[in-house]
Amino acid sequence: MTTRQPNRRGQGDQLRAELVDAASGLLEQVDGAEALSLRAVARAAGVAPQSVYLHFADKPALIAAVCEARFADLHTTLDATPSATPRARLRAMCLAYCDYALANPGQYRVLFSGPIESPDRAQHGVATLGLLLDAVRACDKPTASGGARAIALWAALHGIVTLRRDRPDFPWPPLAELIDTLLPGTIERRR
Amino acid sequence: MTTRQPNRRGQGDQLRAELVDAASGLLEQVDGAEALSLRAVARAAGVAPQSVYLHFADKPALIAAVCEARFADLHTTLDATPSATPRARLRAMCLAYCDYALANPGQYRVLFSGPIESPDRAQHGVATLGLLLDAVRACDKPTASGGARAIALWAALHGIVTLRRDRPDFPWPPLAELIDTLLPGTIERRR
DNA sequence: TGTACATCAGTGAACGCGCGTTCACTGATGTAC
DNA sequence: TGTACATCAGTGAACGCGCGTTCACTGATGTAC
Repeated sequence: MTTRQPNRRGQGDQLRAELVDAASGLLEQVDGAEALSLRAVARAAGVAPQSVYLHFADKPALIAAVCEARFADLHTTLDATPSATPRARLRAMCLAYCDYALANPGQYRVLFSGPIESPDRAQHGVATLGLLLDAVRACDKPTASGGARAIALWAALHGIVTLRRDRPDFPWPPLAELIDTLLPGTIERRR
Repeated sequence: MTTRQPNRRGQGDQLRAELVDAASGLLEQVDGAEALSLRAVARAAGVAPQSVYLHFADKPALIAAVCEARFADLHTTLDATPSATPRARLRAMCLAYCDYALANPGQYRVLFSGPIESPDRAQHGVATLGLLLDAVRACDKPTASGGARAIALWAALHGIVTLRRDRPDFPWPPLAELIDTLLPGTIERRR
């Protein structure tokens, strides 16, 4: 579509990054990775469909690369959350998680809703959850393990952002109110 | 595929129900309504592709009919929840909601994850949420409104069932543990 | 300095596929007279 | 009681489309000698 000069010799890998970017962008205009076509990605990058195969074995491999890049983003964002107190950090992390997901709904979908194409991707998901788990643990007495509570929190955040994404016409209360309703159960032992 | 006799005169509507059933079944083998093909539904019903058009204007109309039927199921299931005490009823309703979603993951997806094809469908969703809202209110002091808390609960349940569906290899704690972690915040005023 | 050659980044053209949808048709069944 | 006809439930065949993927090719750029 766009006219495009071939990269200089040795700079061939640049197209790889451009394809990952193009795919990430298109994921915001389409319902899930299955609905994203490799040909559309090539068009968006200004390149012939076959050129995708210079850098990716097939369509799942391209999607996997997108996931890797986007997981890295999310991880960095969560890790950068400020930390006045453990509870403030946990709450800020929840908000950051939701903000990321709501700002990049199509990309978030491919991270946590689509089928898993590679073991790497499962790994990334677990690592991201690890950040949340540590933040929950930091609020507990040293003996508490917090595993199930962190998972419950993760699932709750996931539900909030996916429902908001998929049912935008619903009269949603403010994000912080939802989080503050659900958060307390996850940082104290249940009565 | 299946050999099939034409319905008797006057019984033409039977095919409509068979198509809705076939589509519902196929939704369990496919990733979302967009990935379900009208031709596959016709094949499963043992009928030519064009026969679908005897009962539905197009593919979205078929999906809308599936939603209507499945929303009715879910509503009935939730409404039939036993009610020893308000809190017991709320908890049982949460479990019933999750059980339904986990038993029929593909159909649940089309109710709450896909794009909305008809205003009817939004209506159904709101009605189902109404059951949950009433159950939350029944646990409160008479003055409390409970709207945002019921929505938070709904979102949390949604997150639990969709993540479990989409990441089945993750080491999930028992469903009841997740629910019991998140439920308390929704039935008491926050500290 | 000149030139033959290897390599790199990418394209032209085509493949077979399943899809949603449309048009014209069929054959059995009930109904009017 | 017989028969012409309307209606009903469905099909045969085809349309144009975008898709993932493959094969053979091109033209510019750097390198060896």
